[in-house]
Amino acid sequence: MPHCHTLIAALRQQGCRLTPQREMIVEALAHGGCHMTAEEVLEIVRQKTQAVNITTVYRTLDLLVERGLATRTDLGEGRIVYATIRHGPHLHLVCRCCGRVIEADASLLALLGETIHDRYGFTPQLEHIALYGVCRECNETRNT
Amino acid sequence: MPHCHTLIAALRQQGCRLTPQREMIVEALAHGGCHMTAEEVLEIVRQKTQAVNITTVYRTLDLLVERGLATRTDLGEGRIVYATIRHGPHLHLVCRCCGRVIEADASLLALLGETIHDRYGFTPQLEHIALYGVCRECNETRNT
DNA sequence: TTCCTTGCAAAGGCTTTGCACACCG
DNA sequence: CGGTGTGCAAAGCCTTTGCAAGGAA
Repeated sequence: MPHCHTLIAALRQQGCRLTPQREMIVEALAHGGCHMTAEEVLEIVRQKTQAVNITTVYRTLDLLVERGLATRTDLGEGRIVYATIRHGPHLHLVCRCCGRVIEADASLLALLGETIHDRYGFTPQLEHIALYGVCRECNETRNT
Repeated sequence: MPHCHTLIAALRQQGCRLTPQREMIVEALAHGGCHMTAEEVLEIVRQKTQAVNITTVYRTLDLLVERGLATRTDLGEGRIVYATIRHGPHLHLVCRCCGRVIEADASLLALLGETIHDRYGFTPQLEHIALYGVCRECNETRNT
């Protein structure tokens, strides 16, 4: 897991203390997919030890986001997900039917971002956004 | 306020009972902008009477959404906003700095929607979506 | 030793639910 | 009158905060 070592080194460089909890949380996040909730991170860590509290998970994830090492995306409907920066920009396609999350290429948004900037003077943060809709499978099920 | 009469008529047609509370809530939503929280709807209704409860506002707004007369958009960060269907499709540009919400033309998204559909088989619901970023004013303030 | 981190419990904010009473149709 | 709608209070859910104890450096 070379990536999580990078993150841990970065934390140390920034003057943050390294604790077993932080290491495990970073490792869990680095192992996981592109969108993990705090609860999911905790579950993975709990496979190793019970000695981590959900509060610490939240605090560590926030720390990573503050330090620019992770991103936080609000998928709406109470779902807040985190990912390490290694998981580059992407677009979350969230199915309202089955809850599945598809990761799409964020470059699809580049043109949109420019247009919005030109027209409204608004600079959208398009690194990790979520769009709701219905996935292929659910669409097919519906029409059956 | 012809629009709220249409909505009220539609509710009645669908077999819903008309109460003073429902009428006032519908009227408030129709008067308001394109993104009102339940709390904001309540405030407007309260200018007329104290005899409405936030619970009823939530229930009525949910009713309108169920019946297809209003939309519900989760702007993230706990902000859920409602609008009547008369407020056609639009894009919410939410400033992370000042919280301001700019309404943009939803047609900007049409091409994106098609591309996503073709490439991922995912049908995005682009009627009322939210994008986060920084507005022109906050950008200028930052650079001063 | 210093003071950053952690865990626990409790608070917070927003939304939903249970239940008895009210009132529309 | 029957059954839907309302208000109140309380519960739920996820996240944050306060505070004392623990442990990294």
